[in-house]
Amino acid sequence: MADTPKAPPRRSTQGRQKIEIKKREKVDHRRVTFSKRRKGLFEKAAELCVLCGAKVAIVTFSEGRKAFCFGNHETDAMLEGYLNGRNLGEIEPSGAYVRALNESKQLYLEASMRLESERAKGKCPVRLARPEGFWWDTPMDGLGLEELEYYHNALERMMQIVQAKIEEGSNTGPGPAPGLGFIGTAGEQSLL
Amino acid sequence: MADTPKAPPRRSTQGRQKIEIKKREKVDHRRVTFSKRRKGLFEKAAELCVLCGAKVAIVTFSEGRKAFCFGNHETDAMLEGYLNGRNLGEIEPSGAYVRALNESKQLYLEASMRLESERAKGKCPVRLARPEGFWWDTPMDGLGLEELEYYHNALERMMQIVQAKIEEGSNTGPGPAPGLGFIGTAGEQSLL
DNA sequence: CTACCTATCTATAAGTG
DNA sequence: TCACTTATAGATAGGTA
Repeated sequence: MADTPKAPPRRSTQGRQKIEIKKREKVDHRRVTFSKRRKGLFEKAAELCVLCGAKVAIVTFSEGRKAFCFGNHETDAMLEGYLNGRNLGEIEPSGAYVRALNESKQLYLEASMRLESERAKGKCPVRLARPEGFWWDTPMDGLGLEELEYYHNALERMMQIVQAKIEEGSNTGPGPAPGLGFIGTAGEQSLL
Repeated sequence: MADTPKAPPRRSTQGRQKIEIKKREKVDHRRVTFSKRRKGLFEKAAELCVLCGAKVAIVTFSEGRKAFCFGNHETDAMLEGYLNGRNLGEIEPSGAYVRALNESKQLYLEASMRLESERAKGKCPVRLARPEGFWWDTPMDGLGLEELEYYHNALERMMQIVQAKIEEGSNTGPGPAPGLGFIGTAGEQSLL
């Protein structure tokens, strides 16, 4: 059918389009998609943590060599525990500080959602800043080799978890790992 | 409106329900949700990898202390590069083996989707087995030390292979990497 | 735990600022 | 780069097997 003589109801957008799951041709599209989907991925991960009491750690590297990490203190605590050769069978919440973290987690999400609905009504000029060390979502500039190394060390320790689990029950654990403060030190460099 | 005297169109389900993002009360729900959402998370991650040429690594620990990992060869290769203090500026695809991996990635996803649509039509009795070493999505049962060892060994072996490839540099050329089938060997242990 | 089904809920591709 | 909008594609809660 040809277009009608009447006003073509030119929609402001065509809405979400279906795309093939293959590398996006245009660099620009790749970047936008990475941005959006990384955000979505981290949010899903956050929900998974809260809904199921799970621990999740994610590291992504964009094509542009920027790294982003997701995790929470629980994860860090867990890693730290392994690192120090303790709590090898202790992934479950193991203390007051963990409980406290669970609470902030909950509070963060609640606040986040409250904020969102407020903003939807155009009432809230404020924006949620960095959730005070709860989620890490820290871009690491590819030029900062030290940070990358730091990151890599963190990941490597994660692999040690597997090793630790294997040795679990008969071993006090390997060396203490210095500086497990992990990523979020100064953070906040503007990337790209 | 009350139901009509006619046949109540008793819907088989109520469809997706909205849930609050807070820890699910019932253990059972937590487990089911973890299962479903972890799967969803990994799928999103896979799509992010393919669409944007990104590298993603995820580690999750369920409440029940089972760990699941997600990653791809590119990620590992990248990490391996850092590990050895080389390729520090070389996150970009750096050789034939990376290209080959990108291709298998693409092929896997295509096959996966093809399969899915076939299954949707009830025509395909086959099921995609372990994707032949591309994605690792291997649960590590805390009780199955052997499996843990197997997993760990596979990871280690894989890293060695990648390392070898990196060192080879210009050696064998674009041939299909011989050892790159890392995990998929026996795999498939029934978990839980 | 896994897979499937359905009805919904949610994420997101494009476009715009 | 991020934020907002719209229309639609995709994810998933609850239920069943």
